[in-house]
Amino acid sequence: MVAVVETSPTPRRKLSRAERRLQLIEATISVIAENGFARTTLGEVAKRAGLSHGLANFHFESKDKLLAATLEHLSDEYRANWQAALAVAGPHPADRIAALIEADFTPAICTADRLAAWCAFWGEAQSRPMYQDVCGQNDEEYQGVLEGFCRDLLADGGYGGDAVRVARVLRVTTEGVWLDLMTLQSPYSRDEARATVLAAAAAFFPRHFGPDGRLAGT
Amino acid sequence: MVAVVETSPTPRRKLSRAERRLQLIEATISVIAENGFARTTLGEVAKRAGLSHGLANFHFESKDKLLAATLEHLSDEYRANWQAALAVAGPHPADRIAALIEADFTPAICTADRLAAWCAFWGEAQSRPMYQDVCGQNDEEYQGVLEGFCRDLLADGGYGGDAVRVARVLRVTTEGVWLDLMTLQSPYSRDEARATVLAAAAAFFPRHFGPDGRLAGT
Amino acid sequence: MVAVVETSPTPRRKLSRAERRLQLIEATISVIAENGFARTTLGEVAKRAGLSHGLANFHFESKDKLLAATLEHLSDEYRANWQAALAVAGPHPADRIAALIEADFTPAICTADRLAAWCAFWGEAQSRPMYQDVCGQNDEEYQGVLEGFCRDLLADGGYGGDAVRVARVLRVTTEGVWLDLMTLQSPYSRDEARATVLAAAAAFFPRHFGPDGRLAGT
Amino acid sequence: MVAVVETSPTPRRKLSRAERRLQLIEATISVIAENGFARTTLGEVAKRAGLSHGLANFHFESKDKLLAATLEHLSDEYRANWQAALAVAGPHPADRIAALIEADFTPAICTADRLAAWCAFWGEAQSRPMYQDVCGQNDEEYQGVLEGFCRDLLADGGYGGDAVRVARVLRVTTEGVWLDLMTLQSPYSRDEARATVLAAAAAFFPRHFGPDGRLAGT
DNA sequence: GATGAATGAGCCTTCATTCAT
DNA sequence: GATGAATGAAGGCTCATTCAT
Repeated sequence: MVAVVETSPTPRRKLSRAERRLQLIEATISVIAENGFARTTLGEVAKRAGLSHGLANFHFESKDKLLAATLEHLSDEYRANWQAALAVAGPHPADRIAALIEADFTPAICTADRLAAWCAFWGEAQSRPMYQDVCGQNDEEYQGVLEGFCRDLLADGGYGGDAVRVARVLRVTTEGVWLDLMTLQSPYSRDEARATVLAAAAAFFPRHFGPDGRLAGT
Repeated sequence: MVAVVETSPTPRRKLSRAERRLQLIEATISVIAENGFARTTLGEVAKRAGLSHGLANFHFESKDKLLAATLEHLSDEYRANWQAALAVAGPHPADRIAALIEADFTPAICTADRLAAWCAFWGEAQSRPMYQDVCGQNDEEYQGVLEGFCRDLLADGGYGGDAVRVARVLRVTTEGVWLDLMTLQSPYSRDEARATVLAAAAAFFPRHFGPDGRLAGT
Repeated sequence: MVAVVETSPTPRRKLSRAERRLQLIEATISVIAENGFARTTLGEVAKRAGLSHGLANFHFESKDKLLAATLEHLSDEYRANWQAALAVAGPHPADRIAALIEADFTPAICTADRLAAWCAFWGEAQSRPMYQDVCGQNDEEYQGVLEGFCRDLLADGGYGGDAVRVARVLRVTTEGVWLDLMTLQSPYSRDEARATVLAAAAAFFPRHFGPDGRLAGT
Repeated sequence: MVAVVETSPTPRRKLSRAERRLQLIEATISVIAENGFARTTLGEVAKRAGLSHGLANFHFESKDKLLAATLEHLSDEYRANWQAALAVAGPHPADRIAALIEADFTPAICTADRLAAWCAFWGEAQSRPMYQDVCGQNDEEYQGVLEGFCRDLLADGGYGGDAVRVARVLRVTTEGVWLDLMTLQSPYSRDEARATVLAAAAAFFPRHFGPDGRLAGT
């Protein structure tokens, strides 16, 4: 997507700050996905973006700031995606839960590069405050919203059970299948991944979710 | 544990290869947990093991080999743990599933250090063949065993549903709550983590699992 | 002083070349004084001058040229200062020597910034031809003038001795107390510094200089 | 002096920590003298020592620490030199002052390299606390000792005057002629430099110092 | 076996300089 | 004139690896 810019005949072309930053962030995601966090270097990022390495430090002040900006980009993108999905979803809690699950497997979000980058950031989250600083609030917001829908649906006709745990299972199952897609030798398809999360939803909400997703007519 | 060795009457006693290797592996887990994968250095590992700088390369041929050995240690330990749990579990599929879940939260396995190390390895799994080489078989075996129990239990009186997906939900939910324990700012307790996995089991197998775990009398 | 320029009704008024150069030179003195020679960068100079990054290279061709111009400015300023002092001093050699000493401690010349910059240039003088190229002639002229006065005064009634060495002691004593003001943890005052040089003069010329400076009535 | 070590056929030869540190410090003095402070790099230091650049960071933790150690070496060496000179000097204050002056021009101390290094450190002293931290105490001790001798001598038969200022003139004159030796295009000889300081001593203590130094028979 | 000095590749970062706008 | 994006050389530092002792 950014390559269009780079195919211009003048390499020394100047772009706006925002464009260059985005270009470098996308390159960072790509390098993290391919090389892993530990072997992501500014040089590789710059090379992949077709830029000089000095530019990364010009637009971001340091490697850490670039990584934080990349994670922030991913987090904001993820949040915008599920919020957009909710905006067009039906009002019924089951519709909204279905929309959230579906959103997690949108092709634009559920890319091999982005999944790999997410996993890499998770792997480093333990030892760096960065992850919490950047994603903590968004993650909590997502969990809270999902909990609300689960609570409504459990009240409607669920088996009882704790909305917090139900929402947590749904959320971490999504993360878990993402991890599978990254770590398994022969991973299953994205459709199968979504079907797995929907199977969990169907177990908790059998009156609203069937094996193929949201049941109509409720 | 290392101090014991060092305070032994013969201060510079030559430890056996196996002992030294284990000592270094434990130190590696500790350093990965604290510093993350990207900032795990041989020097830090050696220092934490109370050994000299060059010794890590003496006992393992390279840093990569040390990391692989560490992962292998974790994987073998994990496998031995759930197999031991199965050995003393009852014959009913629900008992065996309960034993597998319980095993994942054994204090000896579900340590902060070990969880952090697992997450770090997952984060690098994408870009290094190491993870698959070392853990692939064990992971598949676990999934296969769990699938078998789920298939039996679904046949007994479950709601139908795909045993593969059910087993997968249970497995990735465990991984997911482990990730939560590592990445959340204020993580919940290990008991709550286990309860979350049991809530998933109860959703799939309501006749055999209640909110507090395995239902007696079946 | 620069702020005046910037707050002028026409904010982006084009300053003349000379004004911009002077603005950059003053900023350079300030940065050298604060950061030392080794950590004086064009970026810092430009920032302190309130100008854009690339402007220093526009007005001066290179960093070296800027530094040379800064040193030249200091040297010319110093020379103009003692020559102005001589212009209003009495005709007696003792008066002229007293005027030279006094000139070295004029508040306008003997500033913390300027002293620090001089010391920094001296420290680099050894390894760069710049210092000699810029200051050599002025320094020799000063030494020659001072030598002449000393020769006259020694002939008048001194203890004999070599005028060259006497003049040299007076000159390097000034430099030395300047260095003290820069390097001592709790430096003495500028008045004490001047009194120290006058003490040297009094030692060589006891009939013309007392502990408080030039003796009247000769 | 260290070159002897380097001419050994085995370059990978191991030396004790102290020897290597000294070797690197001597190389640092040499590079500072030749290139100036601003262009002294670890690479150049290592090259001059015939070692790899990584070794400098191994023995000293950083460039700053290496520079501080170098300054400390110079300062200790200087102090040891004048203290050794006092140890063999006569008891008369004039003898002791003469010994201090003479010590400052000992061939082993008054080397071109060492003088240049001193000047470079002075030039940076203003902007780094290092100089004060390392040399402050030694400098004060020297000044104090010299002041004591001057006080005694002034009491004996000097012209009156302030011992503090007299001692200061003698000390800074030495520093000043050192600076001259570094900064003048055609510097005078070391003998002329010493004679200049002795001329100052003769001015303050005409009964004890003549144009050629300490007068016998007092 | 064990130690730690030594090496050198590679990384992040700074910065003088260039140049399109 | 003026700005600031862009480049690339160079420096400090880390660290895996080797190896003499």
